[in-house]
Amino acid sequence: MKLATWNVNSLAVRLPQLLAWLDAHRPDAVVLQETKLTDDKFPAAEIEAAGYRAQWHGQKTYNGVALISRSEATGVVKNIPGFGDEQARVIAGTVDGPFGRVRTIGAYFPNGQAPDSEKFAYKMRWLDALREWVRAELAEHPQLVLMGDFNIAPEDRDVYDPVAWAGQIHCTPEEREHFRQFVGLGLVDAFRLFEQPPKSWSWWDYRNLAFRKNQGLRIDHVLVSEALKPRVTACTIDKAPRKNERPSDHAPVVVEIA
DNA sequence: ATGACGGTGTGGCACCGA
Repeated sequence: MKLATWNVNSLAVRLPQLLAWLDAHRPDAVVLQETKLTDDKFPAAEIEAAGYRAQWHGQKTYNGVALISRSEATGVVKNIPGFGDEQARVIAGTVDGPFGRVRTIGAYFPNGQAPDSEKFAYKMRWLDALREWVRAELAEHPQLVLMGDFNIAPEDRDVYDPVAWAGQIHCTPEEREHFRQFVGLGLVDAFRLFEQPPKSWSWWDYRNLAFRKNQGLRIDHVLVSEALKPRVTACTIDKAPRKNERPSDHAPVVVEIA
């Protein structure tokens, strides 16, 4: 089965690209971040016409997440239970796979702005809450995938200029420690299960010709549970949509599980 | 180099993202 995560940076703008991508790749499920749509504006009809079911959790202007799947998702959860959050950042559901149902969690992690900011403190609280909820989800659903825009570059090799980015947002020791704690729950970074081209990024700034110069960060991730790890056959970043006219600044990350 | 680029909501720009 094929699963993917994609920060679309406005689903209103990127819907045609999403539909084309679904058509080309026929994934079993995709989680979206930064839909930037209130729930009444979600393009459910267009996505259903493409042969997919959808679950969504949106808000105005910022954030907004969705879970698109070929099978109907069950046990849908929006945001982190017990963590009061004004911001729509999490959607989870259970989807069909050839080896049983797979718990699929899509998340748009807070950016954090700067290490000394209130937004960074929120990011830390949010990460604590997500980790503890994912711990409980794993106990209930051994076949689990946590994917999304983590806004964390786990290691220096995930950063085009690690010297310039040292200690900066996405690269702080605190954020990287949080990433390791997710791994400590019994999850694995699917991308690093395989040999990958050096300088593999999932995000490139819109500015400074960053994509053309391949100056980016790997901040979008797919973490799979130990039960799924032996089944993972590939994990790739699809740079093709970043070459579209009016692209998202993020590329989809795709995992294949057999 | 604190700006660029792009999206949103607003209103002729400000804010935010990463």
